[in-house]
Parts: sequence; C-alpha cells; structure tokens
Amino acid sequence: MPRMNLTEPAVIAAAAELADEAGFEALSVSAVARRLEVQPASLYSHVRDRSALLSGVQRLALGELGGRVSQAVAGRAGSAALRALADAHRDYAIQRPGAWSALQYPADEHTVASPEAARIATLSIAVMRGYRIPPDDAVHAVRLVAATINGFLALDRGQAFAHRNESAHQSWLAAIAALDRALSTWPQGSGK
Amino acid sequence: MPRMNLTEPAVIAAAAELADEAGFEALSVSAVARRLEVQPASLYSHVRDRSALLSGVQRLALGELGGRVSQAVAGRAGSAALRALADAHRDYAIQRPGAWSALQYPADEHTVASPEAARIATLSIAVMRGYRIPPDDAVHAVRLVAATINGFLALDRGQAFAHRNESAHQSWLAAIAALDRALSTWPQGSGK
DNA sequence: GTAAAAACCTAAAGCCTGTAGGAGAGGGTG
DNA sequence: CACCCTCTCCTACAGGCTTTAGGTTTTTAC
Repeated sequence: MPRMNLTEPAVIAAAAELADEAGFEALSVSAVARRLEVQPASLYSHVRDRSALLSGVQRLALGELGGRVSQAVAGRAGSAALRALADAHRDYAIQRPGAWSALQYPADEHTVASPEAARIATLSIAVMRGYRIPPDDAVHAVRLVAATINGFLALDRGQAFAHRNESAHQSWLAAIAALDRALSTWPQGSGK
Repeated sequence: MPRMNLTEPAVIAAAAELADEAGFEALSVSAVARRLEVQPASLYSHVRDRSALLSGVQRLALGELGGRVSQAVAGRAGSAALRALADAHRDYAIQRPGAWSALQYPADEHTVASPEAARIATLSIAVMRGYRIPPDDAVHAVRLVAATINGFLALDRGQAFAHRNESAHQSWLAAIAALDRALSTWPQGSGK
C-alpha cells in the first residue's frame, strides 16, 4: 500500500478545492478523506480536528486573496486602486467560491491575527492613502471598505456567480462608486 | 404522558432561542429536541428536515428585524432614517445574536422571496426616498445599504458583542456617516 | 362515548467526528 | 544488506447526528 505522504498543506488544499467544487457546506473531514483516497482517521495526523481544517482553508483563502489584491493594486492610487481592490475580492469570490465562502464564517483568533490577514489589512490601508483621510480614521475607513465589499459579495452569494446577473453587476459598480465618493468626502476634522 | 402539543412556530422559536444562548453552530435537531424535552424524531412532525428548521429561524429573524426596522424608521427621513435603520439592525444583532447569525447563511429561494424579506426591502426603499436617488437606482442604493450594514456587523461578529469595543463603535458611526454621504452625493444622471 | 387525527415514541440505518492502538512503508545508518 | 526509528495510514470502536418507518398514545371533533 504505497503512501501518498500527505502533508497539512496538501490536505488543506484538497479541502479548498472540494469546497470550490461541491460547496462549502459539503466540506467535511470524511469528504476530504474520500477525495484523497485515505480513511478519515488518517487525516488527524495532519490536522488537529475539523475546526482546524476549516481554519486552514480560511488561511489559505486569505493568502491567495492577499496575493491577488497585491497584484491588483500595484501601481494604482485613489479611485483606481479602490476599484482594483474591490474587483480582486470579487474575482476571487467567483473563481474560488468555496474558499471564499470559508471567509464568511467566524474565524478563530489565530486566523484573525495571521500574517495573511495582516497583509490584506496593510494593502487596504495603502489604498486609503489615495484619499484625504485623517490618520486616526484610517482604521475606520478600512473597515468600511472591507464591510461594504464583503457584505456585497455575501448578499450576492444566493445568486449563481457563474451566471452574471446584469442588475447585480450594476449594483456592484454603483456600490464601489458610492464607496469612492464616501472616501473622497471623508470629514477632515476629528469631530465625528 | 401529557403532550406538549408542539407547533412549527414553537419549534422554530425554541431553535432561535437556543441559537441565541448557545451560538448558531450549536443549533441542531437533536439540541432543539432536548430543549423541548422530546425525542429528536418527534420534531419531524413539525419541520420537514434540518434545513427547514434553519430556514424557519431565518424567517423568524427576518420578521422580527422587519418589526424593529419599521418602528425605528417611523416618522424619520434622510440621515435620521438611515441611522435608525442601521441601528435597528445592529441592536437586533446584539440582542438576538443566534437568530441574526442565521441570516448570514445562504437562504433558499422561498426565504429570499418571503413576505418578511420583502418587508425589509420595502422599508429600506422608503428610507432611500429621503435622498435624491434616480428611481432606476433605488435598487442599487438599497443593496449598498444592506451590504454595508450587514457586512459591518458580520466583520464585527468575531468580537464579543456583549463587550462593546469603543474603536469598533467609532468605526460603526463612521461607516453610517460614510453611507449617508454616499447616498447624499448619488449621481443624478443615468450614466454609470 | 367513539373515531379520527396528530403528537410523540422506539428502533434502526447510515453517516460523521475523533480516539486509541497497531501495522507497515519509507528513510537513515552501520 | 540488515536493522532501527519515524510517521503515515489503517482498523476498531464509541458516541453523536439525521432521518425514515412503524407503532402507541393523547387530543380533538362529532
């Protein structure tokens, strides 16, 4: 019986692919084991428990998303950077629906504090530099952007991403334009 | 052996309360049955399956939220109505965390098309009337508002709602103010 | 009171999660 | 090559969840 010599990253990658293909709700230790052609109990050599498997997928998603955001915003500023940031998120959700879905579930504190999550935050803060936002308010602006983008994609989740709905896309464009206006008109006084 | 004479609404209400107390992830047919002191199989007289139980909680949450939004925005317009709408959502998420969490999961088409969901949409459209938004754009504006509010609350979910974090609250206020500005500066031409 | 409806139970099957202990594949060393 | 060690993977098992089928008992309606 030759060994596949699984590793944690391989297990998590298989889980993410399974989620993309079958939906996040189909993700289980057993399903991943079947995919890898081993018995479920074998996976506990690589991931502590089911929860750790899900956290692993979240972290992988954050890492991939971070890479895409980094590329998308490179060399851009202001509105163009904001649009690029937003579209990187949207494209990721479309191309990796299962992995993206993992990010909609509550993350543990390690995942929240992970380098991958920090990277996306850093990139988002960099995009804010294209707007006149008081330094003390940068965190608020970043949260607004993250909330709007992710909130929109989550609302859109009920629709089939593969079939782009024209109205939903118009709403997306309108939402990003609205975000841009909101950031462009950020109050300059510290009073809020 | 006296019968409790359960009904579907009673089962769903018990499920929502359980979710509030123990977290949405603790919600199962078995857990609800234990709470109601019956055997799990007994609940299938009242709900078709586990999925129907979850959909029931979503629908209950939409109904309750709709009532709160209706009260909150009554007699208000423009910015005041927007803030009231947003705060109704936030207060609901704080006071009924389990029921609110149910709304973060994909809903089936019946739930999406339910009268309760339609009510919230109608109320949201009414709030948009306080801004100069071309009629064709009203749906885009409503989606923006829903996305931002829910996106923000979802991001905040990792924190313990019971312990209000001052920075998160400032971000919330900043986000609603940003929404207000975005709505107030909505483009008047049909070009987009 | 009787009959029908429905709430609730037991039993069972199938699936999932996770632990414990063991087998054996693979790699390193002498 | 033989031997030893590590670690991947397996089997076995227990406990929990979901759901169906068939039956019992309580409630409702007449």
